[in-house]
Amino acid sequence: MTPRETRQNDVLGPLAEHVLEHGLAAASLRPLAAAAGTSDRMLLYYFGDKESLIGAVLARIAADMLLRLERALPDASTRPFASLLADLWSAAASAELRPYMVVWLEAATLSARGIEPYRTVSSQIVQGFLDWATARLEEPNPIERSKQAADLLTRIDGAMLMDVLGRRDIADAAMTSSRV
Amino acid sequence: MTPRETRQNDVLGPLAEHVLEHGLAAASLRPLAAAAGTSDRMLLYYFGDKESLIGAVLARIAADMLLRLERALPDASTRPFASLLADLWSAAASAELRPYMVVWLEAATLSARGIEPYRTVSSQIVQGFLDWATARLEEPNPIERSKQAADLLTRIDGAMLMDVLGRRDIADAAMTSSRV
DNA sequence: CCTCCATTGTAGCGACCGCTACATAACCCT
DNA sequence: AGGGTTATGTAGCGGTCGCTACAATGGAGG
Repeated sequence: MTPRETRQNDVLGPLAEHVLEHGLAAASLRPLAAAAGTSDRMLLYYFGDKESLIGAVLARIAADMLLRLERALPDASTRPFASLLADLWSAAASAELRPYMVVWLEAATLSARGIEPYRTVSSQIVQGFLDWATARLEEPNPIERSKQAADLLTRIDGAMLMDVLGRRDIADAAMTSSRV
Repeated sequence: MTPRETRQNDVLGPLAEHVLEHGLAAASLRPLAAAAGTSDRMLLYYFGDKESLIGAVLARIAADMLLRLERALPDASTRPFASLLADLWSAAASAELRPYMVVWLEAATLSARGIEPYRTVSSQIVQGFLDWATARLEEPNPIERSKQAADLLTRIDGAMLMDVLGRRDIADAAMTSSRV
């Protein structure tokens, strides 16, 4: 590992923390540098430009999120849809994971306009979550299983959107609807 | 109507069009003014400050969206959950309504950080949609009906998020999952 | 006609943005 | 010890942001 890569790693933690707390819209070079105890000049020296920097921070945040998700749902065996959905939702809405979901929503809407690096990172996150969920569903039919994974991702994100709007009541109601 | 209110109305159409095309992140005064054939100076004269301007533009966009939704789903009678969900989704994902949904997602994530006027407008839009859906569901039990409306909103927004990420396949799969 | 006030144009302020030129400091290799 | 590369600080560039001071215009009312 080159020294520059070492410094990148040292600095990524505080950078991710800052983004998780203040969001991507507030992630300009000077505040980020201050949070990491360095200067904008050095951040660009380490990462080349802001696009690469944000890409690295988002990758770190995504990896952290998956790690925390594993820890929150440690059962490695496959499970029925409803059970996985319920536990996934209570994990995603927890104080620990919520900041990650908020940043995820922000990155997703930036990706919607095709802006890099959000576009690339977002599609990797989606695929990662889809694989994660597919591996945990007990449905035997693979086509139906991937449909259930898609349903899971869609409903967690929708519920999360309600939650960040201050309407967790809507998200909870949606989770307990009988869906006739 | 005072002359100033008249000018506000004249200018709101082009402003909304610009926001629908380029998003809220690109909605700074000078480009907005150019799109409306006036100057940043005059936009502030009409609306006071940028917060009020964006609030008015979002209100206009939300009203337009509801209007187009009414036109896309003209059946005024109540309907079962699954039927309303399917038609709502195909309407929301249509070329006509998609730009509105994209702006809606952007406003929602901005609202997540508590920024005005997004916070206020977003909660009005959520409530408006919730009422709209509740009035169209045939479920007799009011508690269950409001749960179904919450489910509807959650799933449409989740599916829309997948769609704007370039993964309409996920959204469509979620809509056709058997949800065991 | 002339005055007053609403409207509009011009110009620019101060702050922040990403990024860079330049000079210095620190370190490695022989 | 000295030379060359690497790392860091200082300062500032050109641009955009929301917003405003100031002056000119124009139309309505006395």
